[in-house]
Amino acid sequence: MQDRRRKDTLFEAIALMGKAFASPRRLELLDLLAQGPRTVEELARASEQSSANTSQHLQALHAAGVVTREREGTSVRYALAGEDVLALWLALRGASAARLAEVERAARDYLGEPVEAIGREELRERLKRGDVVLVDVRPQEEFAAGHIDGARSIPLEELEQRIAELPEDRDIVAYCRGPFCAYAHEAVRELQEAGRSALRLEDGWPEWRLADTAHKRPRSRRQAA
Amino acid sequence: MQDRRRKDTLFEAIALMGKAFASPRRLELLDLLAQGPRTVEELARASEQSSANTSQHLQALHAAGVVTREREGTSVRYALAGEDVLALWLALRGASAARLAEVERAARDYLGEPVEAIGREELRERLKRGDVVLVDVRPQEEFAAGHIDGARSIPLEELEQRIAELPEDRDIVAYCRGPFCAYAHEAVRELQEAGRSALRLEDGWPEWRLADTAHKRPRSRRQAA
DNA sequence: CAAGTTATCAATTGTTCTATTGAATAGCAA
DNA sequence: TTGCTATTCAATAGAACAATTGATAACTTG
Repeated sequence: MQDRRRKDTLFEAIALMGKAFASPRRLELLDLLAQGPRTVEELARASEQSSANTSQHLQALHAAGVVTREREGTSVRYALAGEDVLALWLALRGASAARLAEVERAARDYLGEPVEAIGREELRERLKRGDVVLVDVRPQEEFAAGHIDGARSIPLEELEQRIAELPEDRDIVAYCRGPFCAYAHEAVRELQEAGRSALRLEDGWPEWRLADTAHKRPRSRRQAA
Repeated sequence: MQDRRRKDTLFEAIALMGKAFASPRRLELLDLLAQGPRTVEELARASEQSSANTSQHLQALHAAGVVTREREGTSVRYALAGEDVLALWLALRGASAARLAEVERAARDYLGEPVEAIGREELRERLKRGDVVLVDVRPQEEFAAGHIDGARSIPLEELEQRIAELPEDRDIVAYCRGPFCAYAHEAVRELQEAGRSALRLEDGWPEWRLADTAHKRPRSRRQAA
């Protein structure tokens, strides 16, 4: 049957992209790229693997169409290929967290005791009411590259010394790179230890940005072609 | 470093689900399940592979948390585990179609010459105006299991004989299982050959249903936990 | 031009995944 | 019980993949 072979080819082609999401190392690279463009070396350092290895995985991701690359002087800067890819990665991460006990266990193991969290919508409302102070606890460069409107930057490392900068009469909401990033968890614990009322944003900066742009042009649902 | 090992475990856990999407056969099964629950045998027949093979892939999908199974008399009925999984599959399919030339080529090869299509929103408006007649060209059972409000069922096989049932003064929109399903394409060609003004819905039933339920409760974006 | 980065290539080894086959199990019907 | 059917298990061989290492290419800077 001719049709069968053609259908097979079609699914094989889709699986090319699926395979990109089948390796833990590549997922970690994607997660890093969800924060913004990065060079090979930055990615290698952040994921604690050889740059040869990093480069190979990045090439696999490139072949699968999920990242773009761009020469920049002596280095090469990789980035997610588009918002649809970001949405895809977030959907995978979300579904796996919702359906796989392994993910929940591993997340708890890595992040420690769960801390209280609030969702995007609730934060948006409370920000409008001026009800909370929002703190971005990522490294400064990442804040500079983009952050939630109305947030102030206090990198986790400096939090202990700068805790006095924060008002005592309002709830403090900390956020970082995403639900599986340890910074906000750590920040909330530190703040609570210092007697402040603190909680973390459920998501991080990439999720916020995606929801924001999706909100601004609700026409284009990010689905099938 | 302790943290490194924990982070690795976390990404390994997420990759468990990623691997589910790395095999063409499994993707085909997912695509079939996107239409609705099916038994092993039905799936084996539809995907033209041995039921032993089908069963093994289904078990892999089950282990990855993307499908549920349920004993039903002498057979076992599998289904997608939830709307988030459906959304994930559609996102992958969409992104791969948008970014991989291979997919586009394979799709064109399988579906033949592209036929004119309209999007969900436009169809919704034209349906409201009573401007078009909407035809579901899937097999009758699938129509019975669920269809777009206002559609009439004319399985592709019967279309040629029943073409007179369709009004001549309005555009005819055909839809089927999705953008990569050949039925609607074929139907439009047949209708045009008969002198009618016909086009196809860009997506199919699963996409419509998902958009519908997402529309009804826009609060719950289907993302990360 | 020479030295020093940064990224990629190539070859290797060990592991994991896939499809196939034939046998085994579980439920149903006579 | 004895078939009968639908599904799953188990074992295999072959293919694809991952991490490692050392070498290479491209580009920058002195």
